Amino acid sequence: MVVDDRLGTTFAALSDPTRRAMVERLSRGPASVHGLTEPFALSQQMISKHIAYLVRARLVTKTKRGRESICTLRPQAIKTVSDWAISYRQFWEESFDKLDEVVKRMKKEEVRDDKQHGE
Amino acid sequence: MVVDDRLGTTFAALSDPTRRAMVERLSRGPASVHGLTEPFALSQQMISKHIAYLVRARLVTKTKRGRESICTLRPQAIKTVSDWAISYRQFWEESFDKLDEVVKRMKKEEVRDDKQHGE
DNA sequence: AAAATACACTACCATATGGTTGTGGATGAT
DNA sequence: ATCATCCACAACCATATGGTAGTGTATTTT
Repeated sequence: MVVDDRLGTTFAALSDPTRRAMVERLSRGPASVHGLTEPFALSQQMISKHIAYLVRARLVTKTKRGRESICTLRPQAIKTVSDWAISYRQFWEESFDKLDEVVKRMKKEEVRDDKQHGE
Repeated sequence: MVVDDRLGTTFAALSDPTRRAMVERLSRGPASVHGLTEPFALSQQMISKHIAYLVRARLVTKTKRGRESICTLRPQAIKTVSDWAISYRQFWEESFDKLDEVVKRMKKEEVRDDKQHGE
């Protein structure tokens, strides 16, 4: 990554299925590193690494509580992704509209064909 | 990437600023490889590589037309990203609501403090 | 105090990716 | 026919990342 490409860092963090699963897990409430390790059949070190990526992408915050580190999902970062995608909404809706038009035109052609068959 | 992690491939493709810029460019209409090379001060080979990633992520389709390759943005893939993010909408809205509550509570405290000051 | 738990840090390896350079193959223009 | 244009393919390098193994440290439990 060039220099502080925030959105890029976020997308990179979300490109891994383990990390997306972690995000899903954390969307249902905070969890300790240990808690995040259990469901994944991965080493604690690897989980810590993945968490580090999520933290770097500002998708997660980590706070010490005794000997545990509690991970919390940050809503803002995910909203950023949503906002990015939604900025193309007009594009894809136009595209789908055009597709609809094509479909409608094809149906008209069919109707015409039917009429021709009928006449 | 493990095996055919489609959403992961999409996120990975979008993690690069050059590729996101290409997506932005293509959202305003199809373009040739040459057309995509011009604005980016990158070698044609590199642009072709980037396009290959976008194609692999099904974000772009490429069709030969004479000696040119025309690249077209596919709306579906971007909608997939949007759908993923929106599936967490409830999470972040709840979070922001909680934040609102905290803010409101703090304001109430302030009011109480004011009263105490007043009495 | 001793043992167990939760986590971090380091070193190491294989692979994917960003990027360059060089080249070759079609297609279009002259 | 020749030359320029558009693009793909291959080799190469540096770095980031996924993953493992080993160890150290602080906190809890006993």
